[in-house]
Amino acid sequence: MEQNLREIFQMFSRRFGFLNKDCCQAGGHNISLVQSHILYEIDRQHHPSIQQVAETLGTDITTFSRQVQSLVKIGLVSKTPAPSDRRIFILSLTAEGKEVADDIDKQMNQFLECVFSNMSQDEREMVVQAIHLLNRNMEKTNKCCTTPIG
Amino acid sequence: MEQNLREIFQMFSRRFGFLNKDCCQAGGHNISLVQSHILYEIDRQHHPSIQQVAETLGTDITTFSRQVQSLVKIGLVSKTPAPSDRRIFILSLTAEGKEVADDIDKQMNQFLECVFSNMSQDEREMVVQAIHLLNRNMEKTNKCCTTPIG
DNA sequence: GGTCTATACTTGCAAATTGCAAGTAAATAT
DNA sequence: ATATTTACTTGCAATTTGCAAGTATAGACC
Repeated sequence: MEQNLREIFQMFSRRFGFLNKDCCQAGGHNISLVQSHILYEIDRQHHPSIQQVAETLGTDITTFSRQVQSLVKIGLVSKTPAPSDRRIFILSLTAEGKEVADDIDKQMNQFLECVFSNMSQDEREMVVQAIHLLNRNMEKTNKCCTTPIG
Repeated sequence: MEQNLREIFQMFSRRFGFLNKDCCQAGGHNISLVQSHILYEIDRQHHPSIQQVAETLGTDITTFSRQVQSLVKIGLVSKTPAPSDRRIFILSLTAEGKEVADDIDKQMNQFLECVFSNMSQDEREMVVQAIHLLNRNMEKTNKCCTTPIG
C-alpha cells in the first residue's frame, strides 16, 4: 500500500491539472494555465502584492512581473502602488478579470460536482475530510524531512 | 462546503506540484520537472511508445519528441523501434535513468510518509481510500459535464 | 504489384516563457 | 547624509512551446 502512495497522488494531481488546463477558455478570453492560476490567487488573496502572489505560485519574481504586465495589458488585472509603501504594487482583478476568474471557477466546480455526484453523501464527506487532513499535514510537514527548497 | 471544493483541491495539487519540483535533483542529475514526469511514466508503463507517454502527460507530440531526444542525449532514456511496427519507438529507462527515477520516487515517498506519520492509522486509510475514490470517479467522469478537450 | 491513405515520429521555424544579472526607485538603517 | 535593503522592472540569452510541413513505415484498395 505504501508503495502506491505516490502513484495515486500523482494520478489525482495530473487529472486535476488537466482540468485546470481545460478551464482556460472563459468569458471570451483564452488565457494560459499560468494566467489562470494568477487570476485565481489574486481573487483569493486579499489585495496581494506582486511578491506575495509570485511566492504563492512558486514563480520567479522577474517572470511573474512580466506575467502580470501581460494580464494588465489584456485588461484582466490592475496594479496599484500601495499607499503605505510605494515600492509595492497591489494587484486586483478588473471587472472583466473577475468575470473570467468566476467563469473558470464555475467550470471547475461544475466538473467537481459532477465527480462528486457519483458518490454517496458519506463518501463525499470522507473525501473532503481527507483532503483537508492532507493539506493540514502537508503544511505542517513543510520543514520536516529534507526540504531542498533552500 | 461545496464552494470550497476547488480551493482545497487546488491547494493540495499545488503543494504536490511543489514536491515534484523539489525532487528533481537525483542521482547526480538535475533534471527538469517535465523530464521527471517523463521518467516516471516510462517507468510505470510497460514499454510505452512515444505517443502513449505524450498522451498520458498531455504534451504535444512534437514537443514531446524533442524532450525524449534530450533525455536520450543525457543517457537516461533509450528509444528502440518496435519489431512489429518500425514507425513506433518503444521507450525505456537506461540503468542510469532507472536509478534517477528510483531516487526521485524515494524522495517523494519519504516526504509522503512524513506527511502520513502525523496521522492515525484510521486517518491514513481514509486518505488512501478517498484518493482512490476520487481517481475512480474522475476517470469515469472524463466525458460527463462539458469536456472542452475537443 | 502499385497507388493512396493513415499513422508514428521528426524537423523548421517563430512565438512565448523562463531566469539570471543588472537596473531603478522607494524605504530603512546608521 | 549616506549606505543598505527591499520591491519591482528590464536586458539579454537559453529553453520550451506548438503549428506546419516533412520523412518513413504500415495497411487499404484495386
